[in-house]
Amino acid sequence: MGLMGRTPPHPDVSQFDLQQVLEALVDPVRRSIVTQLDASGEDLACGTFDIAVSKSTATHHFKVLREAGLIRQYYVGTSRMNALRRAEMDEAFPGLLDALTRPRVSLPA
Amino acid sequence: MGLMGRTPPHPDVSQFDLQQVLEALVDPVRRSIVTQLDASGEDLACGTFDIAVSKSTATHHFKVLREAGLIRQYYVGTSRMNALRRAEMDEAFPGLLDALTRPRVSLPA
DNA sequence: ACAGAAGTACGATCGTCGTCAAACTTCGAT
DNA sequence: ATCGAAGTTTGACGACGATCGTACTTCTGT
Repeated sequence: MGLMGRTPPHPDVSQFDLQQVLEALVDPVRRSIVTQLDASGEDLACGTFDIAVSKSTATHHFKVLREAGLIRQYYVGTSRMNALRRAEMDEAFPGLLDALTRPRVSLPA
Repeated sequence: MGLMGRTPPHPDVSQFDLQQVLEALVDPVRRSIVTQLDASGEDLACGTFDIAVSKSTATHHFKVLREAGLIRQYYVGTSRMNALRRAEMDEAFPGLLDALTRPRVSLPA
């Protein structure tokens, strides 16, 4: 019954704020996290992401993403799982995640 | 034939960079400029925007937007006109400007 | 030619943010 | 019960960026 077992606070869709979401997504590391989540299609533990920062920095990034509403976090054992809140983001800001997770297409000549 | 008359450098669509575009759009003042341009549907002089910053700061913001490819700038007399590069942005990052300029819809109960 | 309007260029300041290391907590497995 | 794996917390540091005032440039109108 440790404190760690308690799920951290998550904002409701009605509280999503565009400014906050953009500030979360402007960082390349955080955008990479979102992209990896979107591509995998499943929930991922913090440690499984391919990001080149220390653990404490990673914790910080996940917190920013969670507080912006982009991910939902819950514990499984000692692992913290991360789920992309796709549907809710799409409801709040239609097309935004689509535009940001779509890989850049090479332009025709 | 003053130097001021020469148009400043504008990136080509093929050089648009998502990171740079996001860094440009994450600032509320700059996003407001883009929104006002999009809403008005016509080119606007720097001085006609409704932004609460000094002239020198405004110059800085327009420069960031131009270098990211979001606006095209040209002189008309002493006024610097700003045009939203809508089509080119849509080509490079489909749906992005749509998602950011669409006013937030109130959520149903 | 001169004054004013519209921006630009240049420093300087100041706050915020991404980063890390170190110490700590929690949980699972042995 | 102990150890290691997985994250968290805290504090510090460094870089970057938004802001401003001042001085400067360019063009327009008179």
